[in-house]
Amino acid sequence: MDDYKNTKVTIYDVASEADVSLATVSRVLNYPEKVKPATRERVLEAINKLGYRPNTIARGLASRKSTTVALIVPDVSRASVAEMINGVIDIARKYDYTVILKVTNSEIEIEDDIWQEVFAAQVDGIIYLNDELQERNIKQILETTVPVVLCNVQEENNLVPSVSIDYETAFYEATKSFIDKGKKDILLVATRSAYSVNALREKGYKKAMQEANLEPNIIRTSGRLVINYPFFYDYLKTNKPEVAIVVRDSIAVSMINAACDLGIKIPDDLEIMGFQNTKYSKMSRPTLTSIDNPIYDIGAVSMRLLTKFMNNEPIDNENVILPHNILWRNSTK
Amino acid sequence: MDDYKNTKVTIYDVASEADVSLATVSRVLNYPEKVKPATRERVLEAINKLGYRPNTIARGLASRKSTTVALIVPDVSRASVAEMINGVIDIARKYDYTVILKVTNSEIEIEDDIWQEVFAAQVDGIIYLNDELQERNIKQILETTVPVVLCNVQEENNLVPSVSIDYETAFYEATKSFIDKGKKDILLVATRSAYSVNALREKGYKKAMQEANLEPNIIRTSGRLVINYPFFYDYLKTNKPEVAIVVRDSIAVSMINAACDLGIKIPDDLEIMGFQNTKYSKMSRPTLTSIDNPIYDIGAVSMRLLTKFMNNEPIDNENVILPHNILWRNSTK
DNA sequence: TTGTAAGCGTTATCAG
DNA sequence: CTGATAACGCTTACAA
Repeated sequence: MDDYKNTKVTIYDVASEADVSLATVSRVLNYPEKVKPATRERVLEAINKLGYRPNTIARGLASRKSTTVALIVPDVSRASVAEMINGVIDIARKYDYTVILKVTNSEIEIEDDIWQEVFAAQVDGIIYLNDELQERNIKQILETTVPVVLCNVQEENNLVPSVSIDYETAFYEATKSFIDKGKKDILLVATRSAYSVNALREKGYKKAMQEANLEPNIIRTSGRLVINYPFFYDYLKTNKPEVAIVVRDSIAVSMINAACDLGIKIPDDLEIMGFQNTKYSKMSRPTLTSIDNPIYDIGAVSMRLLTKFMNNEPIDNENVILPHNILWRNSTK
Repeated sequence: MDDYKNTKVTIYDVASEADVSLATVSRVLNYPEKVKPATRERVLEAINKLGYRPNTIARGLASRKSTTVALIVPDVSRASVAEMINGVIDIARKYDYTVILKVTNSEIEIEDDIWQEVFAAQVDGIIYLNDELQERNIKQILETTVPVVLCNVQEENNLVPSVSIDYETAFYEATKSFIDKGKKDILLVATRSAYSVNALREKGYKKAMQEANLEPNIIRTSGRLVINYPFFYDYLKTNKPEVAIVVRDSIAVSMINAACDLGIKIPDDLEIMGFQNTKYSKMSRPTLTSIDNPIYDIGAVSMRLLTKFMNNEPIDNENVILPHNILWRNSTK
């Protein structure tokens, strides 16, 4: 292939080079079986020779499909989010979709703008990755004609296609595993927002506690590192739970650090369990027990599901649940 | 604004609603000053009433500008990469650019494809974020007619616009700071690839060592967590450096953990310094001394620089150097 | 200040 | 199996 890379060659150039009409060139690109092998060869050669690449934009306009999906996330620097993005992008590449990345910074106005933008951009589908789904988001999504897949969240009534783990069961099981070991004073450390996934996590936790006639005890913290450490440091000065189940690994590590700095022995005085088995859990000392879930796969499967919607493939299950399991490490006994 | 959101309204609809020609509608969108306030008002109302949003694709085709940039990264799950992406995206939003995210997974064939794809997609600019820039990449970039900004890397001869810190000086200073404290056995822990940024880091380190008549000692490891820990565990069993300067925080944390598990006291027996001051450095125990650089800003400034190229604004400095400084924490004395 | 009309580079519907 | 030709929804001369 010669290096015509930067001199925009159009479908006309290819057509005249191959001595066919532009329609034929378009056909070999989109329906190769509809053109005679001999001419197909000729066209392919011309394409190769000229280094032709169809203009994605023109193609999008004419076909009314952009082969583009929007990936809407709250913040890419969260370890779990980043890993899911990797999953989404890998599969998107496999199916030849371009992905537009939009980050909301969890700000409502930005998010509203983003929804407008992605519609204007004619995206063929949307992956909404956000474990803090709110009422207004659901409404937004339900109004939409473009297919949307929720990634890492589940809408309570399964009104929207989604891929996630079974949060309620995961936290139920985690809590129960400590109860079965005879623990009574089990704390759930959640984040501020009491929406969707958080609600499910709390539900699972409470269920296990109530079944054992234990008093649920939930505290909420911010997701921010600089806030968490002092928060836990203060909290642990006066509170001595036996067990803490924490909704995010990074937050759990802050708690470990605060505890250690206070001379609280982990896991002897306090057992800590994190969630999502990110890099942090392996890097902390003691290593962090964590509820493992297939983060990369959650992203990947979301994107795969979305392709099915975009291509009108049959879909057997709109709400995919992926497996989870507890990885016991040194922050627990 | 009524909720016409999903019934595609075109510029024609607005035109007839406002009783003007489509050209006028287009003008109020692109050159509002060129249309009489009264009619402008009328058009704006119509736009509002119908909930019109110009079709980005059609606009792109007609104007031959996509207001889209490609952000090419090796892997989004690296903490520093993720933070830079945040920077890029925030500024892109500010200047109304859409960003397409492409990840190479550091695989050459994927990367080649990606370059083709982004040209076909008619992107207006490219941010290439990769601290392992190679010869072939530079060649690729130099051939390109679309503006490219290197993010977090510098091309040796400053042939390509870039935003980064002064790697050589940073590592020179870091090394020297230990030499000044009387240390002699100072190890540099680099990654495998000996390209660009790595070369600069090693250069700075070597310069400081040689000025002090000390023998440089460089080891190279992979970037992968599962590999690093055993690697360091083995290494530290037989080698006892006084100081280790490590090119990535996450790798430094693995080293800290291996050392601790071997009973090596940090910082008394071994001082460790990381690089980039990511979340890891605050979360590790002991906390990690690190060369701080403005990761978010590197992304943000890259994107800003790119907008200047795309809009033909005057550019005073094509190779922006951002400041760095050493944050001393508990992994050093 | 506004309207007319010619593209932009494809896809898709017809005939042939 | 192939070729004309009309969209696709907008921007942008050029005219009025």
